Amino acid sequence: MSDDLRRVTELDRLIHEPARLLIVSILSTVESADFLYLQRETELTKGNLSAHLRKLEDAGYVNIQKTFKGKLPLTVCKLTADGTKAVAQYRQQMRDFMDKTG
Amino acid sequence: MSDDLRRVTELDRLIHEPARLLIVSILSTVESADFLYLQRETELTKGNLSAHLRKLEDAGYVNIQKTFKGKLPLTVCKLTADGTKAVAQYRQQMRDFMDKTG
DNA sequence: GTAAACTAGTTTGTATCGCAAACTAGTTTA
DNA sequence: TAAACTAGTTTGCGATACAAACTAGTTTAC
Repeated sequence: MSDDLRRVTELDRLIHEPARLLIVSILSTVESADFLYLQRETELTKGNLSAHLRKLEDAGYVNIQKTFKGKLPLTVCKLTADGTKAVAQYRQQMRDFMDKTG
Repeated sequence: MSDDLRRVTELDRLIHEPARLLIVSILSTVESADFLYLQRETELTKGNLSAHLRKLEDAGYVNIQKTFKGKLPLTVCKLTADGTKAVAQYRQQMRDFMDKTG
């Protein structure tokens, strides 16, 4: 009966987490974003943001380049093709669920 | 800039959890549901379902009545008014987020 | 010239969570 | 009377999210 609804449990947990859903959503609107930009936009603490970015990187959803801006370190993040795909799929599944539950 | 998007982090975590989102979604389509019915529909293990129901009950989202069907115990669950409201709000916030992120 | 404050993060500690396996307690069937 | 079933709860464990503390270097103020 609830075969369709049950699919909600198959949502990609990596993206489902609100903080990360926010991060990848921001990343899908820009070419790339540095750490502090993301921190300002998300209002996450540095530790929290750093941990979430690492998870997204480990999953292959986000590419992280550490460079320098003058003499200060600069961390540039951008969504990978896999990441973009994962976000699209998440959105599709969530929309499907919402539609089915009225 | 992302003031709107950032709201995604304010989603009710109790409902955001996929297993519980499924449970409350099923409960919103029926007057009430017993434990085994929910277990069949969700395909959650008993332990898992029991734990989630307790959380929903603790939050005041679900009312749980323990009675008997003949001589066998019977646990009947139904969404409270608060629960119904929380689900509606969650859906609204999630829809808003989806709309804003294209 | 050195102390304070800032940039740009990472590591660590902790409390909570989700999950399945094991367990409880009684009932029905073979 | 033993096996299997109903109806759950408790326990144990690994993973998670989060903030505080820490690292390492840079710029500013006095």
